[in-house]
Amino acid sequence: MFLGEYEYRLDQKGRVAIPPKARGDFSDGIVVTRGYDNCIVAYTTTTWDRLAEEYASLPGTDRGARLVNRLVFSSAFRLTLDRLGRLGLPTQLREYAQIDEEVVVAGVGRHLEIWGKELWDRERELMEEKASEIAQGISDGSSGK
Amino acid sequence: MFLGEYEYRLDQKGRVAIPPKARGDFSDGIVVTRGYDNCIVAYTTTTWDRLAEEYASLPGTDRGARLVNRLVFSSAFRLTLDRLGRLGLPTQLREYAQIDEEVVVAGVGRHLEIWGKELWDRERELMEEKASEIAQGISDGSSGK
DNA sequence: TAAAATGTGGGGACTAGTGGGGATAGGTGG
DNA sequence: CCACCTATCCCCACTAGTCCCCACATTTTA
Repeated sequence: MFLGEYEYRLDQKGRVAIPPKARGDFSDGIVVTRGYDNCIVAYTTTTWDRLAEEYASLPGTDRGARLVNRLVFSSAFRLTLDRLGRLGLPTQLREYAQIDEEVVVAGVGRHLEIWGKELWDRERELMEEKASEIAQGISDGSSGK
Repeated sequence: MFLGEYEYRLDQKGRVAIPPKARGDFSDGIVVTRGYDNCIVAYTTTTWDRLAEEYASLPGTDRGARLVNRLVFSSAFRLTLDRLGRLGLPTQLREYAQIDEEVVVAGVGRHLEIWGKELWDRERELMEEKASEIAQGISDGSSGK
């Protein structure tokens, strides 16, 4: 499970570090693609394969399904981390996420998200505004132990 | 079940002691995250896993669900206690809880809470003021849950 | 009172973050 | 078709922060 929030700096060659704890999960590759809300999403290869299967199984006769398929697969890149645990971001994705220099890498359970800092800060404000109403739907792990 | 209130001092390296009685529960890790009212919450790994499951099952197509997931998972850190039962607090959480040097660790049933002392004292005043009226809304354990 | 355990501080090894150099493959223009 | 340029990739180096270990002194417990 991916957790935590990490700030990094994109170097002059467009590379970003991946949090050390997460590197092991990407030892056999990493799949990055466009996520919702102008962020970049990174999956492990196994998670990606499962997702890809789901998408691919959508009916090709459906216009919406075709659109989703094109978007998902055409903007996905299967990459590897370099020996120091860094990832070279494809230009398309960097532009999509409006990443300049300051980068935030966030663990979101099943996947990682890569954000430009400005957008992340804005997103975090939204989170905090929503926090109270969000809270009401969630119990305190009270179902047992 | 976590009980009691303990005062500790954050050392120069940002570490805080965990009450000895609670250490056994965290032998296989501890998950700390942002709590309400500017405190830090610490869960056992099993309690956290149960919580995380609830969140992770929310639909990724819903904007609100995405906000929730980002807040919950990106604020959480899975850590371990060092051999002396101390915990290194991530900088983001320390700032969020406004922890300078004096720290209060409080047992709150299923989880621990970590507070900066100033905020804790203020919170305690509130507790005492509100205690009587709050109490009236709660029956004497007869309501289950 | 003696012994064990706990809170606090510090030192050293290691890892991680960042920057840069050189080789190579691909794309472009002549 | 060739030459040049560019972008990418792989390598290494330096610095700073982090983690782990140990030591001491005070407190708690038997």
